[in-house]
Amino acid sequence: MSEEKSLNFIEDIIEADLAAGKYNSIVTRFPPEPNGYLHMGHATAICLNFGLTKKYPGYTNLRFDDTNPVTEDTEYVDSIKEDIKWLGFEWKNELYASDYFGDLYQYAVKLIDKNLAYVDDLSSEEIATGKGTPTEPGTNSPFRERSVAENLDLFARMKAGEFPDGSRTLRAKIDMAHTNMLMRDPLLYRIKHAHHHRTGDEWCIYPMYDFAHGQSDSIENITHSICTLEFIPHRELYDWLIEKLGIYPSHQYEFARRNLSYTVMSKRKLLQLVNDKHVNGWDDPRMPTISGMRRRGFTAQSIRKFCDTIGIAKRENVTDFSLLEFCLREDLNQSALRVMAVLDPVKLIISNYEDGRTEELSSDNGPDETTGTRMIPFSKELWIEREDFMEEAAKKWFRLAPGAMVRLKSAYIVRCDSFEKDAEGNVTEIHATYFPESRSGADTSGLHVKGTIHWVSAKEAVSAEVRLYDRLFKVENPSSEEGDFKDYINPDSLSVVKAFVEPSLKGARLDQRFQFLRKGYFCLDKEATPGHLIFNRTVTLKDAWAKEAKKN
RNA sequence: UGGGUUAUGGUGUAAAGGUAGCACAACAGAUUUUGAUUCUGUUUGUCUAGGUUCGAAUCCUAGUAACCCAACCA
Repeated sequence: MSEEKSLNFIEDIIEADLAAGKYNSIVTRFPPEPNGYLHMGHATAICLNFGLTKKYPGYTNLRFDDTNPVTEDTEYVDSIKEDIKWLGFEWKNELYASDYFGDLYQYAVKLIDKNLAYVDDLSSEEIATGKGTPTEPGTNSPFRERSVAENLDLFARMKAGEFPDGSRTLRAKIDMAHTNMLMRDPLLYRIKHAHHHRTGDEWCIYPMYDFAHGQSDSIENITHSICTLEFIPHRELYDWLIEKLGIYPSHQYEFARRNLSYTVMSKRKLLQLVNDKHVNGWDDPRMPTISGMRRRGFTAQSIRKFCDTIGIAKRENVTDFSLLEFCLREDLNQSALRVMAVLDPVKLIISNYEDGRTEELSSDNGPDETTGTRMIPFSKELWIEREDFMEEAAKKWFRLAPGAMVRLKSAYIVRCDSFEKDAEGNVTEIHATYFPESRSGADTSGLHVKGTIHWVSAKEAVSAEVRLYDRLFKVENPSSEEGDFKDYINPDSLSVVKAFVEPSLKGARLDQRFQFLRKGYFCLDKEATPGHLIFNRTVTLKDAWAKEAKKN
C-alpha cells in the first residue's frame, strides 16, 4: 500500500519545518488576480497549494489579489471560483487583498513614522531614470529627505483625494544603489482615481503588489507562500517589509512555472488570441484555459494526475503535450462509453441482406462487463468510414478492399465484392456480401479476419456536427520563436465535419464522455440542442496504423 | 558587462558521497471482435575541464549555457 513517491523540494522544506516544530500545521494560499481566466499554469499552482494541505495538516485560502482596480472584474472572480471547484478543490476562506486596504494603509503610516517611507513628487519617467540600471546605481529623489510630519500629511492628503493620478507616490526608503533593482526605493502606493470592483470609490490610492502580497500573507498567517521563479528578486523586499513592520513572518518559496508544448500560457497572449478572434472566446476548446479544456472534454481527474506526474522543480521546462494526452486517455479509457459514429461516411450495401429488414444487435458499452450492453440497429445499408476502404489494398491492410473481408463490430463478417465511383473518381458505394453464421457472439462460420470496423445503420443514423480539434500552434514553443507568436498559429486547429452517429447518442448528456470506436474520445458541446447534436473531439486514440501508413 | 536562479536521455522528474531510477515519447514483439486497451522487451542521459575520495550527478576550483531583474502590472 505504501506508494513510495519522492518529495519535491517544497515538501522537503515543509517536512523539515514540521519535524523541527516550527509549525504544527501549515497554511497556503492560491492568490490569482481576477483579471482573466485560469489556465493550465494556474492548475499546477492550484494542485500544489491545495495538494500540500491535503497531504499535511493545515488549510488553503483562496485570495484574490485585487490591488489594481483598472484591470479587475467580478466576472473573473466568478470564473476562477468555478474552475477551482471543478478541479476538485475547496478553499478554507475566500479572501480579497482589498479587504486589507485599511490595514495596509496603517502599515504604510507605520513605515512613514519609522522614517522608512516617503512621499515622492517625481513623475513616472523621472523615477524610472533615477532607478539607474542593473550595472549603474540609481540616484536619490530630491524628495527623499522630507520630514516624517510632512510625509504623514502628504500621504493623508493622497488618501483624501487631493492629488491627481500619477502626481505623487509613496516609496520605501531603502537603498538607491542596491544591486537588487527592487530594493531601490520601491513604490508602495500610487494614486488611481478608479472604481474598484469591491471597494467602489472608497479609495483613490492603491497598494502595489509588493506592499500587498506579503502583508496579506502575513495577515492570514500563511506559513508557506508559494509563487513562481520571477518573484525571486521580490523575496528580499518581501522579507524587508515584514521585518520593518514587525508582522507575522510568512515565507516565500519559488518554483518554475510549467510550460506546455504547442500552446502559450500567459494571460496576455491568451487575451490576444481571444481579442483577435483566433479562437472563439476564453472557453474555446483549443485554449489551455481550465474552462476551454473542460469544454473540450478533459476530466478534472486527468488534469490533477498530470500536475502530479510532472511534479515541481526550479528549472526551465516545456512539458510534452503528449504527457497530458496520456493522462487524459488513461482516465477516459476507463470511464468513456463506447459508441459508434462515422465521421466521413461512405455507403456499404450488403447485397445478400434482406431489403427492409432491421436487426437489433447487442454491443458492449465499455471495456469490461460492468458497463453493460445496448442494442443497435443493423440493416442492408450502412455508413462506414471512407478511410476504411481502399481500392487497392496496401501492405498490411486489414480493412476493406475488393475481395477482402472484415468484421463489422458487434455484427457480421462481410466480404467486399465491388464498388462504384462518380465522375470525379470518388467512391460512392461499396457492395459486399455478409456471412449470416458469423454473427457476433454466435459465430459458427469458422472465418477469421484481422480487421474490425465500426459502422452505423443508414436508416437509423442520426446526423451530428463533429468538431475536430488539433494543436493550436505549429511549433513546440511559440513564445521562443522569431517574431510574433501568432505567426505560428496552426490554421487547421479546427475542422468541422458532418457525421452519422448511432441512435443512442440522441440522449447524450453534457456530463458524459464517449469513445467513438476507433476514432477517439468525444463529448457533447454546450452549444448542442436536441435537434442539432454537436460533439467535440477531446483527443484521438493512439493510431498504430497511421504510423505504419506513414512508413510506406 | 551588476545582481539573482537553474543545468540529469527527445520531454518531465528522482537518486541527501555507494548499482543513474520512474513516467511520457520512440522502437520491436505478444494478445485483441477498437491497428485502442493490456502485456513483454529495446534504444537514449549526469553542461565542460580539472581536483578531493577506495568511490562523485552529489563535495571543491575554473569555465560555459539558459532564464529572470531597470511597469505608478501582478
